[in-house]
Amino acid sequence: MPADTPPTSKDVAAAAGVSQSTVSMVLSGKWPGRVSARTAQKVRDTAERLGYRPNPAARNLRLGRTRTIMLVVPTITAPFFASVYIGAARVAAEHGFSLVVFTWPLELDMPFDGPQEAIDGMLASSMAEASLSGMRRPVPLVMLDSDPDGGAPTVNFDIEGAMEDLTGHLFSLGHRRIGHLAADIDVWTFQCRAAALEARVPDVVTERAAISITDGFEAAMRLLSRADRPTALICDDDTLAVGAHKAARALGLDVPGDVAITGFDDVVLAEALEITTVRLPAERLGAQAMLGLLDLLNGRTPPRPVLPAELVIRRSTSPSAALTTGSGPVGQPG
Amino acid sequence: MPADTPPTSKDVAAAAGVSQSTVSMVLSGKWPGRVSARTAQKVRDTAERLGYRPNPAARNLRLGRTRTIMLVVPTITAPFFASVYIGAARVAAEHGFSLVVFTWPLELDMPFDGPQEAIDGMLASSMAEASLSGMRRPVPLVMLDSDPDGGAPTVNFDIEGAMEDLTGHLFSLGHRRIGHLAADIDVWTFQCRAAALEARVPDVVTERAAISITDGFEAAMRLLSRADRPTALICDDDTLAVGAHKAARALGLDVPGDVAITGFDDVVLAEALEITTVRLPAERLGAQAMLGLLDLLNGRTPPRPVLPAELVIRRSTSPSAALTTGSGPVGQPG
DNA sequence: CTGAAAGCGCTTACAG
DNA sequence: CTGAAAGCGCTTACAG
Repeated sequence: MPADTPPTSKDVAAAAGVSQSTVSMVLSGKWPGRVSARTAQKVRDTAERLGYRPNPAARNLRLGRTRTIMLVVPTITAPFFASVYIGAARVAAEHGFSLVVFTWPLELDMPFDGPQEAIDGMLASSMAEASLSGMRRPVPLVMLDSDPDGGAPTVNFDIEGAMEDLTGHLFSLGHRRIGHLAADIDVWTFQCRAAALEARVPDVVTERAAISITDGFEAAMRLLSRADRPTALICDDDTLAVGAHKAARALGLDVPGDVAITGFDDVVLAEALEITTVRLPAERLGAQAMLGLLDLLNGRTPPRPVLPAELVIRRSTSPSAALTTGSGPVGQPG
Repeated sequence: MPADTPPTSKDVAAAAGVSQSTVSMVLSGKWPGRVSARTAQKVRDTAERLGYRPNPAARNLRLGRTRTIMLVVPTITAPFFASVYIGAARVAAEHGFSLVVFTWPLELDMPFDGPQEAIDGMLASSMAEASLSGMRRPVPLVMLDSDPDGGAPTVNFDIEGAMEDLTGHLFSLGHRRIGHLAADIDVWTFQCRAAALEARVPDVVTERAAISITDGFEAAMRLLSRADRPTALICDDDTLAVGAHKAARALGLDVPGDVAITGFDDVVLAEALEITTVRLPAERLGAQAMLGLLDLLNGRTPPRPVLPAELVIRRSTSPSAALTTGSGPVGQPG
């Protein structure tokens, strides 16, 4: 065996004095009943001694599968998607799969023409299923935080229920003029927030912003400069809520005295600024989606879970600072 | 060609009426001078029509390389490492490589026994080179934000220079009693901060904390409860700085009036809370490291760049609120 | 209980 | 200018 090239199963076979097929049988764990225990032990020892690792490319070629799953997310820099990754990667690892991330629309600004690596399945979060074109063939797919009517199995949050809780909370504090600081992205998850909110607050006033602190700031400035200034801002995302928070301060408005502010996600930023938010369990989302994909790969029909989203009440909607002009019941336990 | 299996180069060859080798030549772009332009066009059209994509496993096996790089980071949920990934992935894509992330120590709590996928090279950030054991063979490696004396080429930040700027800034505001809120992780990047700080402030008082808001809060409480309370806290990381900020508020101390606070990284949290920090260009770090790895793969010796780290002065050390007891020059332009 | 052989889908000398 | 053939390192029928 040459020293500068990794050992192959052939090398192990030669060193152990057995055939290549025996090595393969033993190391894949399918040997009992077909190879003697003594031979098996000898093979394992030899493999260990030589530092043998099966060549993944050869195995993939032979088996026609890779035990690799691709996770497609709009961006990995957002903590939300990083958590989705963690959840999915954990479940994948528990089942001997590995997970690669593909960010798209990539900050690189390149078209998604399908994975260049060989994958057995795909998870895609918070995007339109139709945008995943260019696959060389249909790949088992689970969509996360996406339109449940898209064809692929989905894992979603109970946005309806969360919006019910959120508006109920604000109503109980006496809020009646509510503004919606909406994400300026045309995907299902945000359409869903808007629909659920408008169903409960028909006269909601809406401003749109790209998901960044500065854009959130400017859109919130517009909302808070209106003659009929909203007393509460429901933001589609914690980042927007931070921008709104800044805007309120810039206008000399007290939070929550003059204006209440809420977000979505519950990223660390919301915790740091004590912003009331709807906690979306991103890690669970990733884990559930991977479980569903494993179902799919095993020929089973995955469930389409809808994960509960918890309202986390913090200082930015503190009951103690509730509007005194409100007519609803005030101070119900959070 | 069966309908439910992806087309192979054999299928393309048959459909185009040429040999498999001609297909390969044409699609790899090595055909000029060896295949007629007309044949080449025919092959390309046929491949397009059939939706042919080369099988990566077969190509990898044949070529013995994968054009895949693995990035090893302690965690992907920290925005810093997400940015490192973005920078490295961009350069990788520009050179036809793909980048897979491996988080380690994984939240999964599993040992790093080398990548299960086949990789051509590795980037590892903010960890000890020695901890990367278990590789089946030496893999081309570039270390990021790590000990430059570890053997592998490195890409680092100018922590020394940053600490010079930072302490200079605090001195100029009149600060003399300085506390160090240090990350409780024994890796080079934090040892480096401590050494650089102690060289400039020999009587610095240090408390350690795990990198989280709550742990930072508690360690800061200890620092700020001392009889000789520091007038400035240098935190190893923005997250710790946020904890320190909370602690100051909890103790009724004004920031920066009673205590100045600084961080490292310049994540969005620092911007939102207006915390003075040392901006570490994470994306550039990732990009430079990937360029170095490409050098390595091409047999060249990569440079070992040291990236400048910029002091970003914000409200948490605002000159206008500088200590009035200070003896140094106050209010130098930021 | 063990081995010889086929074949996964590529790329690249080699032959013509 | 084009094709037939070898071989990358596996796994799995198949034969004994």
